Amino acid sequence: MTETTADVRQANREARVDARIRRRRRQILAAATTLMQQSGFHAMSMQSVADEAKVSVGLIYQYFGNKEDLLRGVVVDILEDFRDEIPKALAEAGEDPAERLRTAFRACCLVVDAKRAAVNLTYRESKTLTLEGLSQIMALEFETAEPIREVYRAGVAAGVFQDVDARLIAHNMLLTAHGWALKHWHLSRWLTLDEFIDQELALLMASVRVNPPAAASSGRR
Amino acid sequence: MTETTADVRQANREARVDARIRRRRRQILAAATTLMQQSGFHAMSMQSVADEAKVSVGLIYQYFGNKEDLLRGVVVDILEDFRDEIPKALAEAGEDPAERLRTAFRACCLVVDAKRAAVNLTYRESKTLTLEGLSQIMALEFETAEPIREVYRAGVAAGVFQDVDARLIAHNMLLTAHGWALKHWHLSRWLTLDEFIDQELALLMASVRVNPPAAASSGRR
Amino acid sequence: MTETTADVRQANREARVDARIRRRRRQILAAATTLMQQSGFHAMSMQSVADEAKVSVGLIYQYFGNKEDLLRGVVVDILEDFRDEIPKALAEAGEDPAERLRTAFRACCLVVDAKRAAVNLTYRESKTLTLEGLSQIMALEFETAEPIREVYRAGVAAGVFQDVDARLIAHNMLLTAHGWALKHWHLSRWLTLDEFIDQELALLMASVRVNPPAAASSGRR
Amino acid sequence: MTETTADVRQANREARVDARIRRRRRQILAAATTLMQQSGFHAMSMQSVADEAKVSVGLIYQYFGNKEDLLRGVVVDILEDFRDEIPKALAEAGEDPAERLRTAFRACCLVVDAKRAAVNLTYRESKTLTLEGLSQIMALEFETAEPIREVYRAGVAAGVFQDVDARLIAHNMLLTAHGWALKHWHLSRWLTLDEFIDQELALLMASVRVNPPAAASSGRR
DNA sequence: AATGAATGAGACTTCATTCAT
DNA sequence: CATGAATGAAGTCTCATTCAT
Repeated sequence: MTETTADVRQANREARVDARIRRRRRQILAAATTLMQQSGFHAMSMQSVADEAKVSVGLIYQYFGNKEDLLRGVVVDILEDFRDEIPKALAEAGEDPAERLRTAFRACCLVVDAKRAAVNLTYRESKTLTLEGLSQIMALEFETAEPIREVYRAGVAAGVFQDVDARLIAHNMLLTAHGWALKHWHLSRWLTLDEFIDQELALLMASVRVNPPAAASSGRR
Repeated sequence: MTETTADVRQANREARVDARIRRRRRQILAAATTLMQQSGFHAMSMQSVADEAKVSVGLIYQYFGNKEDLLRGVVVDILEDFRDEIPKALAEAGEDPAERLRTAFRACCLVVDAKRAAVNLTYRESKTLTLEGLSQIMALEFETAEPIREVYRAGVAAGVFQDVDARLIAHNMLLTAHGWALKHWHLSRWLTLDEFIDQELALLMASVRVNPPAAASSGRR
Repeated sequence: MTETTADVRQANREARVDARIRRRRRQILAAATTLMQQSGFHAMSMQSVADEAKVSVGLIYQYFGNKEDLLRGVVVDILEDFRDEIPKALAEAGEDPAERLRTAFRACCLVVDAKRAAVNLTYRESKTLTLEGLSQIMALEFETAEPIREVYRAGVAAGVFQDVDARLIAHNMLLTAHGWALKHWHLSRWLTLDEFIDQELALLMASVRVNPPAAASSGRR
Repeated sequence: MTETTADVRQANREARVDARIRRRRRQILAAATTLMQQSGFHAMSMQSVADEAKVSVGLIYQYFGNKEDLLRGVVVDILEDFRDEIPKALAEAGEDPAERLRTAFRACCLVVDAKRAAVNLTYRESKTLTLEGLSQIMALEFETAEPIREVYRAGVAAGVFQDVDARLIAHNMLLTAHGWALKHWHLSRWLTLDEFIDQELALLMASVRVNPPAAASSGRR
């Protein structure tokens, strides 16, 4: 009996400890993300992170070994978000490969638009990381692209898409989506997000569709 | 008469002075470019630039007001290079719009490949600049894209390309070319530069060509 | 009556408490000693002491007011050890003053050799203490030398040793023994501990013996 | 002609530069020595050194790579002083080995007395150095002892001193002299420097002299 | 024109100490 | 009694920038 009680208490405490640890990490990462997006990794001082997160400098070092760890945390966080969004969108898409590809691209663009600063951050600061951090990043980027590659391969198998290397298609789609963040100052002058998505999708679908207007053209006659 | 002689001397001296100034600037910018490409703007110290350029730190401050000026100089230098390469390539291309578009893209990719580090640098460090520097950069990027836009518009006018916004097409082409530098660690694993160019060109042309395929055209006849 | 029972219980509890306190102190001091000998007072963090002693940082502060107290505890511990060793050795020595002096020196050297790191520690860190700690140390050192002084004085009284200030002799003997730790890197290259003791003893005895070669000199004639 | 003038100018400048460098090093080392003697290496902050030396922190780092370099500089400086003093004293001593040995010891003690704080510093902080610094120190200590060893060996060769290992004798003499600094709080309570030297010398000579009181003892009878 | 010695603010990081649990 | 999360002062070191020469 007492053992059970003790166990429960122990479990409770561990749960609370865990919760606090997670809360702290989130709190610090959020602050760091904000500051890095505003002015970059190097312009961000650990003191400013502490202030923004309303904790002490020392505490940051209990959750992140050093400043670079913080950067890695931020970038990984962002990339994990990205990685998870596309499958989520695809889960609600239908079966038609073309429709699924469009859905994937649209999802990408929406996430990019929602986190423009974050996307720019990953391009700016990824090279700041050490080799170890870098490979973690690359692995995450690879994972992110995987669902898109799958969709495309399915389309090729179904005879709907040209037999082009799915890796290249996925790369192009992601880069195009990122472009909305990377060159937002330019694109947003004459395109809304929806227009951007539609027009890019039109080009994309045109480039991968099999026999685009083969039957169509004959049908047109 | 004596005045004329003096004037000539004066002019000579000024020319020499000018030449030296230009030489110094080049010397310093070259050093800064090397170092920034190796390890980024923040990791580069003014002392290291001085050492690399074989001048004193003090001298750098006579040619560039401060460290950020140096960054702007480097980025502008790179972008000017880019801006000049595409017209050069187009000058030797024929008249056929499709051929000209292919030439433009190929030129972009070749330059990007030759200066991968420089391309990455511009993506990494552009945001480090102040507003003033930033708009100079944006103007240069805009100029760079102009010839491509021209080529595309010509193609549209000739009925060879779909009537899509030339600005978007140019943006896509440049971004795709930049992608070769931005994701080189990924792409180069399974593509040579030539394969990359060919495959991207195939997709590009498929997406913009009017009456894409054989059947259609024969059907029209 | 009940009071008596309560008193006994109380006494028992106090004893247990006392035992625990002593155990804790030993535990912590042992950890601190290890770490200080390895890398000095300043390089030792309270956290590392806690880890080594398998307790929490907070607990250390319940047994030692602050880090310097810990240092004092360690140094005092070491010096008390030293102080107790010489009387112990002398207790088993005979009555002959010369023999007793040799025994004392040999004991010193053996202890020094056994605790080389500790000896070095006291020389390194004694000055780190505040005045209060320092005088405690000095008192202990004085006590340590006392038995040697006694032995020497007895020898002088017995007409066996020169009438030199016993304090100086004791100082020399202790310093010589400490020398084995202080310059171990040098001495141990060409001397074993036994050789060191024998040779130093030869010199020592030669310097203090009355009529050293009485017979010898007469023999020479 | 002009070349000569230029050469002279150049040489002058170099000389001035050299002089400044030496002056700066001395200035900084002096400040560091003062502070270290007062309160030890760890208690000394680089800022306090800068303040004491009336220079900026940054400048210290142009003359000494890091704080430890400064420590090494200080300790080496002190030891070099020591190394040079004994030969200087011996140069003016006569030929008699016993007299020379006394002179050497007296010189040691005088230097130690003049630089008590410095001697204590070397004992306290030597272990703080890295291996490289440490071996430099050990080499210097070895050099310091060499003249004493020479004197002793000469005495042994002349049949004046007992045939004891000169290395041990030199070690003992130096350690004894250092003792005046290491235990000054104790010794100075009942001995002046001169008394200390005389009494230690008496013991020393008694321990190494061949046939110490040969004639004396027989004469006494 | 050119040098590079000198400055000093500011960055990252550590760690003794406290206190709520 | 015991824990260890949290604090924040203080330390070392770097580096953009200036200025006397």
